[in-house]
Amino acid sequence: MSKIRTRYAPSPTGKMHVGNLRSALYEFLIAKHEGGDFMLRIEDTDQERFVEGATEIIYRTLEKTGLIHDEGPDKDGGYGPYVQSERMKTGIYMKYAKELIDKGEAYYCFCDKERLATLKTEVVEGKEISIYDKHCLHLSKEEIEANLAAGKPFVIRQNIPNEGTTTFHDELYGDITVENSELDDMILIKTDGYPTYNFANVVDDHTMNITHVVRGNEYLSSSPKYVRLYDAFGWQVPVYIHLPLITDENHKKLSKRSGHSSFEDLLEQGFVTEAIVNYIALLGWSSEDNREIFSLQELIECFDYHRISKSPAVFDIVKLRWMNGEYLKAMEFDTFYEMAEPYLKEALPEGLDLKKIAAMVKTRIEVFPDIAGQVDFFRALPEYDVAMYTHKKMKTDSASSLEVLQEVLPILEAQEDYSNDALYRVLSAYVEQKGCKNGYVMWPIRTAVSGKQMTPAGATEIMEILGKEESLKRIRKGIEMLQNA
RNA sequence: GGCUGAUUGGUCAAGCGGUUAAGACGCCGCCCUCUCACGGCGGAAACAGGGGUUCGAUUCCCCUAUCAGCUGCCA
Repeated sequence: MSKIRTRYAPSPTGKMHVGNLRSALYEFLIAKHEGGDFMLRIEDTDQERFVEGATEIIYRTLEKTGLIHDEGPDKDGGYGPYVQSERMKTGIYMKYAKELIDKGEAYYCFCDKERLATLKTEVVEGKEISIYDKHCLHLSKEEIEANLAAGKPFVIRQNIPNEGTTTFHDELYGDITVENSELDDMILIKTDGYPTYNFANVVDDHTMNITHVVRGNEYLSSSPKYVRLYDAFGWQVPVYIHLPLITDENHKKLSKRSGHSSFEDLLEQGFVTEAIVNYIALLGWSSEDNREIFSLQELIECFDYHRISKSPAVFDIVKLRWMNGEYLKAMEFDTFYEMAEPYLKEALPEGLDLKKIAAMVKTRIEVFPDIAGQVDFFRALPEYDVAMYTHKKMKTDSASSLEVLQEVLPILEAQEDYSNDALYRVLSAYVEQKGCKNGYVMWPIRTAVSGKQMTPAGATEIMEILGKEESLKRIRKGIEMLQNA
């Protein structure tokens, strides 16, 4: 069996959508799992939709996610992508289109917009539905020559018979058959000389020796047309693998408006690349052994495309957050710190021990922006209600808290060593002497120094960070509040 | 409208004729605990509906419903 070759063939029209990224990922994995090659081809035949810089986004995203392609024109010591507009300069598409004309599988069409408009027969949901009537198929050789010589604009259309059926095979969906009469004579070459996606795609996939065509589900119903093209050329039809759609929480096609739909958006929201890749790998695929956490390398080893599912999947940001949290927890501390530092600096005043705070927060956040809400009280004691001192389980209330804080204040004032361990020792001694539960004294202290219901660390750790002066200040404030309550 | 496809808990998702219908996220409870989180344990929660085929259907076939995609000189 020959080597598997797949390709990712995006059109440069904007951001890298997670659906697109998943296609790239699966295409990469299908090839790599079998030791095959993965190619990148930019499909920029639509000059109107071309977005400046979009190619660079695609390039950067693939690089960052590790989906590195195996061949292409030289670029910066590596491989650049294949670009259709570049390939077009060689005249390759026109050459193949003419070959089809010679075979009677395609024909020139000189119909203008006005004539086409007369074909419109039906309007459904605001869209006009029409099927081309093969008008120009019946032009005589002389008429065609004359039109061409006169420089009349033309397109080249695929010639599909009105009789019979066409069947193609998809690895996941099985055999799919459609009536030929349902198939329009699609345009292969546009008036501007560019090939349509439909045509360029087939020509390129064949000339690039792509063995497995992996693409979105939206092509499923038009695939018979592509198969007819391969057959018309006498080319071997590739293996088709159509991927299920990814939708938003409302089961609608993921749109830019969803807010979390592009790779770049997700990075901005504080997700790490590996978690994003891992999560989208699971959107439409599952491993045999039920595992969920995979590095790219592990995905390559485990990815069996036969296990790709057929039904659409909802992009669940909540689960992505969970998975991102898993990656943060598993991350080496130094790496975590490096990534968390900007967020910590943003949220905290100068002079605090950022590393200690980072360690506190590491198992408590899912994405980096969560940090701010966790550590805000270090900067300034928030306004809080004395009701917070009452905790059923700790068996504390305003009165007990006041008593504890008043008793503990002189101890803490006398204490010089404000390290976590020393503070804990001193307070434990107090707890023992008082004969109460740990929480009975820790809860009011923690509340006083943080002013929050929940904190990323216990009372003594917080005091260590805050230092003696600030800690005492906050405790005195607490006493004052409780006295006035 | 036509065509094509899909349909297992809220979400992802195992299952490929016989199962107490896995697991994960989320949710709830308990334990751990200087709060929360982490970790551990447990719980609620699903085969879209109707016909067949079969000794037996979540699994196979048909119909209906719902959703999606296509129906562009967009990809």
